[in-house]
Formats: sequence, structure tokens, C-alpha cells
Amino acid sequence: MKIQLSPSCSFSLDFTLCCGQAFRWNKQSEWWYGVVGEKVFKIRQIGDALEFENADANFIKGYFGLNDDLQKILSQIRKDNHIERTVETFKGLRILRQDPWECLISYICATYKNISGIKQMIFNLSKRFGDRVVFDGCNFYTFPPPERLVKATQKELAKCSLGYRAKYVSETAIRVHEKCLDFEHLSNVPYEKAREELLDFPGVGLKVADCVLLFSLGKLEAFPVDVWIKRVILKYYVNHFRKKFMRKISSKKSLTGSEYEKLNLFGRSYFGDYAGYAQEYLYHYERTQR
DNA sequence: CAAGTGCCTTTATC
DNA sequence: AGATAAAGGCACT
Repeated sequence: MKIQLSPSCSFSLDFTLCCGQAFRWNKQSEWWYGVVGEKVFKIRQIGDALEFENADANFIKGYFGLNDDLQKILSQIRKDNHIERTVETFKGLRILRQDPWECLISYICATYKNISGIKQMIFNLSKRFGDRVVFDGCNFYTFPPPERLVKATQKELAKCSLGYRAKYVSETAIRVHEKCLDFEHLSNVPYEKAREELLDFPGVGLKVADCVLLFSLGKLEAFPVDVWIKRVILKYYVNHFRKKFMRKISSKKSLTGSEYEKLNLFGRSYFGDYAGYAQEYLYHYERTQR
């Protein structure tokens, strides 16, 4: 199967899958292999063409955010020279529409871990509790649905190298399974409301909630603030804050809730309705400019 | 190569 | 409200 992108579409499969928003993609030669829901599929980009196997075009468009008007989004977030530079470097990077359940568990696990560690945890969970699927002669594992993780003991979860996160994953799985969380409902409700509901889940704080909202629920105004974004603000956006406040957050490692909210509100009001796109460009640029 | 540092933070407690 | 500590374990240097 093939999708021919229009020349104005602007999409980079590599930037989109390398920027750290998703943890389940691997490139083998020129094909990207991924598991989404129950399906394994592969995809590659050749110029303006996307070729893929074992998925349909509508799914691909939805998952890779190809329905977003990227030209419009990028023109709205280009507010200064620095963001301009990140956009020029990674133009074509798009926000995925990941599976909300997998995204929620992934970002609960992501606290205080680096990306390779997160990938490892999600792989371990899938291998231990998901279904094996053979595709192109290789083994893949689907991400376990809530009912599977409900049955898992915290000890078994911890063995997937989740550590102290096992408890949060287990308790969140139980609550999701008991229908305390309807992802469909969350995507239809405004950002603030959806965020509040997510914050009720164990292991979900402001940062995790914002990631789930942005990467799986289509809330493009969400602006997750992690250590990298904090660094970006301290480097390029200090003049938007009081000196005293900047000194305070630079002097310590983690942010309090109200400090988080100040940085988050800056991102959303400065970059606008597509602040989440700005966040991801800034994040990826900062991480790759070591 | 060993040891130290840091990791897309949250929660509990004071 | 705000500060502080604790919580796996792995990857990177």
C-alpha cells in the first residue's frame, strides 16, 4: 500500500519516530516496524511517498497526524529565532495519535527514566503480558490490555524492570479496567477537564497527564514540561519570567506543582493553540544538540 | 573498567 | 505553600 503525499504536506517519518514521543518503533534497514493495538506493520518513506504493509491508509493518516495542517501549525508557533531554528531543523516532525491506554502506561513508566530504559520496560511488559505476533519472520508483542495487567501481580510487573512504578501501573490498570476511565470521553472533552480526570490516576502527575493528552488524545495545546524543556526555558526564554523565579528553578532538580504550572502556562500562552508541537520541536532539538 | 551521574517525576511527609 | 526525601535500575560517561 502506498500514500502519495502532496508536496505541501511536509512529513518526516524519521523525525516523527525518532523524537522520543513513542517507544515501540524500530528501524530495520529502511523499514520502520511498529506495533499499534493488535497489529504489527511496517512503513517507509521514499521522498513524498509512504509505503506500508499490514495497515490501511486511513489508519496511517490518523496515527501519524497527517490530518494536521502542519504548515498552519508551524507558522503559528514560529514566534522567535530559536523556535524557528528548531522548525527548520526538524520540519516534518508530527505529533502521533498513539493508543491512549498504552500511552498512559508508557508515561507512568517514563518518570525518572531515560528513553532507552523506557523502551526496555515497555518491551518487557509486552513480552511478558502481551500476545506474540510473527511478522516478516520476526517476533513482536502487542501491548497488554488493562485486563491483562490487572491480573499481573506487582512483583511480576516489577520484574519487567518497572521498579517502584509497578504499583502505579497495577493500580491504574485496575481503575481503568473498572471503567473509571473512558478514553473516548477524554478526547471529546476540553484540555483542562481531561487533564483533571487523568490526574486522579496513581502515578499520573502534571507532566505525565500532559504527555498523554498531547501524544494520544489530540490535545495539541498541551505543553509537557520535563527537564529538557526546563533547560530550554532557562536558556532561551528567561526574559519571560522574573529573575528570582528563574534562579529558583535553576537551583534545584525538580519542579513543584506551581512552578510546573508557571512554565506550562508560559508555553501555552506564548506558542498558542499548538504549543504541544512547539514543545516537541524544542525538546528534540535540545536533546540532539548535546 | 569501575564508579558516579542522570534520567521526558510522583508521592509522602513535614 | 513550599521544601525535602525516597523510590528501581539501567544507560551513559
